[in-house]
Amino acid sequence: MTQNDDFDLRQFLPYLLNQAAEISSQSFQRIYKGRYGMLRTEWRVLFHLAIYERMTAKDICEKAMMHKTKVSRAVQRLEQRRYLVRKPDEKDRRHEWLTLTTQGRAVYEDLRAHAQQHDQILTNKLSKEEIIVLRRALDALIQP
Amino acid sequence: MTQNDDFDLRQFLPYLLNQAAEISSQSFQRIYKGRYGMLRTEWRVLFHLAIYERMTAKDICEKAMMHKTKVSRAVQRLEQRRYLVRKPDEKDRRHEWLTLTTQGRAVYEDLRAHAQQHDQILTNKLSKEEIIVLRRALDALIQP
DNA sequence: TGGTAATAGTTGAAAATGTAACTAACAACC
DNA sequence: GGTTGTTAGTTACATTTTCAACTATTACCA
Repeated sequence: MTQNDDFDLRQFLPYLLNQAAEISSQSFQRIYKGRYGMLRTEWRVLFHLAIYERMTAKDICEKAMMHKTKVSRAVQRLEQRRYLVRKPDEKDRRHEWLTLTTQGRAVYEDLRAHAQQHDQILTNKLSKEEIIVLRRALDALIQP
Repeated sequence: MTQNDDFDLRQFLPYLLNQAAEISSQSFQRIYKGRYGMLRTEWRVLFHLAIYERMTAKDICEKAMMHKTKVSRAVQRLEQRRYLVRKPDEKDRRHEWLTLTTQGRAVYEDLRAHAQQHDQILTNKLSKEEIIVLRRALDALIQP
């Protein structure tokens, strides 16, 4: 098993980004999955609702860049657990406004604390300058 | 839908990394899926075999940080398409040595050209310095 | 040597995701 | 006002992934 080719997989950005993303998510996943049996889609929706207070599923799709079926299913499960409630828009009943319950907000607060702690561990592996450049570079890649 | 909380999701590294990873993989996915009907797991195994010439499934698991069932199934499908062959180790018949066929190597060459082109498009969005720091930072995050 | 443990890899069932077709509500145009 | 088009969100089905149990082979060690 000796390297043979001049192409370096570890320089290929989609590959590198994926590994970094997966590894950096793992320990946080243990938290939300272990404590609340949640999925990645679910904590994302939860966090968005906590941060933006009141959104439709469509809003979440756009902000989180998630497909509407993913959001739809995450909302269903969060509703079942009483972490959020839906309220149809009076003027346009195609829209549903989503807001967290007290319980949902409590779960968020708990997870947020862990997220921040987790982020701290990750950023400790990097210098201040690296962090700034990393965030800027990732943002540039995300922009269309 | 107005921001309410002091926690900034877009600063949370696992989230940011995931979005960057997903978006940056999309256009390459269209290539390997469109031209060869391949999955992410499959091009990864293919690339590893092209680069390292001769590996066992276990080797691939470690290098690519993929679970053994993913690798097992990817190998099965690549074998069905005659992109690789298996040869059991003489001395320890639990191991199987995997190598690409001529056809598999041709597919790799084609995909590699696209990968490099794709990588070029991505890195064009960044300055030289950003690319260097980005790669270094991602490597640091991947290290255990 | 024989019995237990460890390793490489596979398989089956359950869970999650992706895709496309669907419903319900509204808009726009004639 | 009725037809057609659009939009928000859901559902059904196929594809993938995950998890745990499994087979086959080798290693360890009394």
